[in-house]
Amino acid sequence: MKSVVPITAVEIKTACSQCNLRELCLPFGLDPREVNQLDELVGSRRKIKRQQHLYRSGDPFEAIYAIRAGSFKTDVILEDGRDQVTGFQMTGEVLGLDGISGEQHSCNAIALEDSEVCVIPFSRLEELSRQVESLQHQFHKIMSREIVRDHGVMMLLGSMRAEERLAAFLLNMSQRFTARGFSPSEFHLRMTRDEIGSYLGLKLETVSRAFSRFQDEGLVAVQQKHIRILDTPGLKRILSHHAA
Amino acid sequence: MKSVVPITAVEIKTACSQCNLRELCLPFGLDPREVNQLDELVGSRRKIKRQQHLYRSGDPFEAIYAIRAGSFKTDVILEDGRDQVTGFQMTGEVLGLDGISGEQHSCNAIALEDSEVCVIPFSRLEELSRQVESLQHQFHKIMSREIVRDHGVMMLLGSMRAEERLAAFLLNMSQRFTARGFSPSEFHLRMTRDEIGSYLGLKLETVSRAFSRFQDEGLVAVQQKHIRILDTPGLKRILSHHAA
DNA sequence: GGAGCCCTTTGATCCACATCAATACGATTT
DNA sequence: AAATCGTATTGATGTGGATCAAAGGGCTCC
Repeated sequence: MKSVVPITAVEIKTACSQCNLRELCLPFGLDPREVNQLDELVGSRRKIKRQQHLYRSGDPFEAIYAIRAGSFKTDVILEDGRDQVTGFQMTGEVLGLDGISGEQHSCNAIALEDSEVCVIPFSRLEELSRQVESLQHQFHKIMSREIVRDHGVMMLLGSMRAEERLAAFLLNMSQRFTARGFSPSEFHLRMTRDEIGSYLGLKLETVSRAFSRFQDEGLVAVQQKHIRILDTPGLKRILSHHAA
Repeated sequence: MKSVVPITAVEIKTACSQCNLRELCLPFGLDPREVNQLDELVGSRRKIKRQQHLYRSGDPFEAIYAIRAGSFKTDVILEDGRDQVTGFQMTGEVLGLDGISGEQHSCNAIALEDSEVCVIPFSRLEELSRQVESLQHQFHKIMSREIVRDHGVMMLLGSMRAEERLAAFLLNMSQRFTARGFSPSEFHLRMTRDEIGSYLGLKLETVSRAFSRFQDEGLVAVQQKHIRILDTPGLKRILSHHAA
């Protein structure tokens, strides 16, 4: 039985059961009672300032994180200094799954803007997901989705040309903003050209030139980080217009 | 002398509890009683001939597969015909995790040689892993390992040059053969130059040339698909020898 | 509100890998 | 043992994106 103990307003507002991201996040598919159980599990929240690390490669793995506000990038860094951005994460998405396998994180997670995450202690998540079938299943889906996403990135990096990569990136961003209730056609990128380039396996100059060419062709209006997509079918055409 | 209980020799030989791959596979970390429970779950086995599909993109997702013998590649194919090999899998490794998220497979799994897999019905795996903590945890580790592996491939595709990619590939293969009790320095590749190239984001000619250059430099002895690694530190040096 | 700095854009040149092409090799079939 | 076919090697040439370089914008932080 749960207590009658007074709960502060802040706690109520930040619980999964009250969170408007729950359709995108771990609670998806749970019934109200189950979401309440999840509420108890999500112990604390953490604010991360822009450019700060949520975790670093090598940090002991204890929790996964659900993004409540803001956005992140993850990257891997080689000894020789080369780095590769492995993903950009938005609200409702889960960070830290890389850490499960080796009991320590294997990449860095860095806030692209001032952000806030829900801390989900992993051993407790495993415990609860042994009891709550729908939670277990949703968690497995989230991990699997990450694998599928990664395969898409491999396809992009392994067999697309620069403009195709950028078109795919923009369409993906658009789709994710849409899922969060924002405009599909107008958004603000939180990452730099250099970070986009790293993610897409291109140099920042190449990214910039591709943006300019898209602009010249009337596909998008680019003003620094502010993007307006003017011709979604046109962007899709770039993706499929490949002479195999 | 065989058991008094009438169990066929085939069944005994193919159960997890008797399988010499169990340290590499799903049973890792389970105690004997728990492995027996897993035995019951792994209902059937399936033989797949060389070049045949274990599953195709779009197939309904019902099970994951543990490789008992042989090897596979997975690939994704775009509408325009371009394809990308997303991985090569060896004995003890698990296939099909991509299917969980969308309830259907999102890539193709094709046998590189005559192979055999254990069929693990997914809903029963979820059920059992709700009861067996160590199984749950091992399964999560396997999924996470796949994510980490994918990040490594992204690094490779996004920021390495051709020879670095091939060196990384060879070292990875060597390490995986070693883990299976084979020679670290001498092995037989089951995939073609074209498949290696697709995986590494290179054309087959580039792969072939890189092999030749490694041979000229005395790093490996290449005879078609038979590889002998002569200078492992040398290969590692190629990987780190990058002027950042 | 101004100084400084980071980020972005654009141009000129270079180079690693792709592409095109021909030959050689090896396994399988007959 | 010859014929066939998929696979691999090697050479010549082309090109997309990297690199080098410079200038222009727009934040951020005093």
